[in-house]
Amino acid sequence: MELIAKRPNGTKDMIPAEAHKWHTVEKVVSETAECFGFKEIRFPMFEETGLFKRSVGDTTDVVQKEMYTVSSKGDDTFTLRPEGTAGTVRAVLQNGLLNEALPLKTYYIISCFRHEKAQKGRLREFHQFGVEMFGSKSYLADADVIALAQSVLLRLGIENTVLNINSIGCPHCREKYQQALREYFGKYTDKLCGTCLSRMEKNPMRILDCKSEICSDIAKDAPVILDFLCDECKEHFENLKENLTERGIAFKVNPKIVRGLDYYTKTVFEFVSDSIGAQGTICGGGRYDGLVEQLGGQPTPALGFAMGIERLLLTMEAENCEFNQPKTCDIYIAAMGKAAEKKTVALVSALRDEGYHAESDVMGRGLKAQMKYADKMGAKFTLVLGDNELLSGKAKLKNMKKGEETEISLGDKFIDDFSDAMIAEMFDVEEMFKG
RNA sequence: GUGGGUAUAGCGUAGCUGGUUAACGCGUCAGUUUGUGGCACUGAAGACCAUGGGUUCGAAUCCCAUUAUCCACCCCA
Repeated sequence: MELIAKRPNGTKDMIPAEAHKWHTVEKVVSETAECFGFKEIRFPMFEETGLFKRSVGDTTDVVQKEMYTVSSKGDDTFTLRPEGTAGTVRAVLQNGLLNEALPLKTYYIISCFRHEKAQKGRLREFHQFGVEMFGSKSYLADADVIALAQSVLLRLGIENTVLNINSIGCPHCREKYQQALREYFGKYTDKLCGTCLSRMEKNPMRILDCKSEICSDIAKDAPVILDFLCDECKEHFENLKENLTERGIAFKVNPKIVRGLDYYTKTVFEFVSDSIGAQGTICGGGRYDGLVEQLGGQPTPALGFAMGIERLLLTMEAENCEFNQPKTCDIYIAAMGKAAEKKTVALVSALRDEGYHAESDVMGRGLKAQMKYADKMGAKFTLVLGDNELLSGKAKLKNMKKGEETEISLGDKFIDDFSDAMIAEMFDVEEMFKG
């Protein structure tokens, strides 16, 4: 078939047959966040381009080469959000939310856009579940946020992940560290790759992350940030580790993890899965104590994380996690003839008003084909209406799983009778699970 | 942006040492007599074999280009 348009590169359709998977994740994720006291926030899909430049960082890949920037009719340029933190902070400040009781705890489920080359677990339009907490500089906040992330993963049924944590210090210790890095890497200017050379001045920490053989070889013996932390940062990190241990949360200190977004300070962490290919980071986050002030607010410590929903789904599929099953049809009413058709429409309508999932034919099919359809839809009950039923005012309600039929009144008692049948059905399912 | 793999009906595949109407499974639809689904059987619809060039008497099959997609690098969720 020759289509006139195809799905853009790096995007995915969510088809009805997969909706229940997304619903499962969205439900678990938001319920867990609410258990921890986080409330949902929504904000625009696009923002002024400057917001991302200033928060995510001018030198980052995300800003330099991955943003979808569009110009509107005026002179302003807007950018499709590549992540959720910047928009959240902007919205929090613009609505004065930091003037209310602290900590402020928000969560979101959003789509994000980055112009990257697509591969497994990496899309141009992808979805994130993220949380942000404002107002606390305590390690307890870090531990709580990490505990939330872990709790979400466990409730989704994801068990095989590793939690990596690190501290990248505050601006004070970072400056000393970056100086040390420049001195160290300065000895190898003739060997480092081009991108790393350009990183030297602006952000030498990112050289540590370079996967080029030569650079990573040199980076092996580079100074480690943890040796340069100031007393406050060191204490914060030690307290966090202790608190995580007390909570029974296993972690690995990994001095190599350096988040690629400039706003992070002190704690950074990620949960990694090894079952979904190269893009195994399913959750990444950390503290960003300077960002609120940088965007024009009062100095306010803050932190958060984001999870890639597509990556969560990949992991859940890889680990054979269970999804909530979609709701199926409660009752299908098959009609034969014009008179029955009228009655059918009336009954279906009444059932729907009571909240039942009721269906009837819209294809002009014969009885047999209607029954086949009802079966395929997974209808729990069927009811056949013809002249006989209309005359007697009674019909046979068929339980499709068992094949049993019970008589049901088509009069005023219809809804009550059907409710009883549904309750019996539910009760029966429970019995089956017990057995 | 850089590599490598793959492109055949809605989905999954066969056919790929070139040769009549491109096959199979699943799915869809209809039927197997009279008012009842699941099973079985029968039949139907559905593919310009990704696109454009070439080689050849002849190309789904060989060659080149383009595009799409997948995996990996990079980066990140």
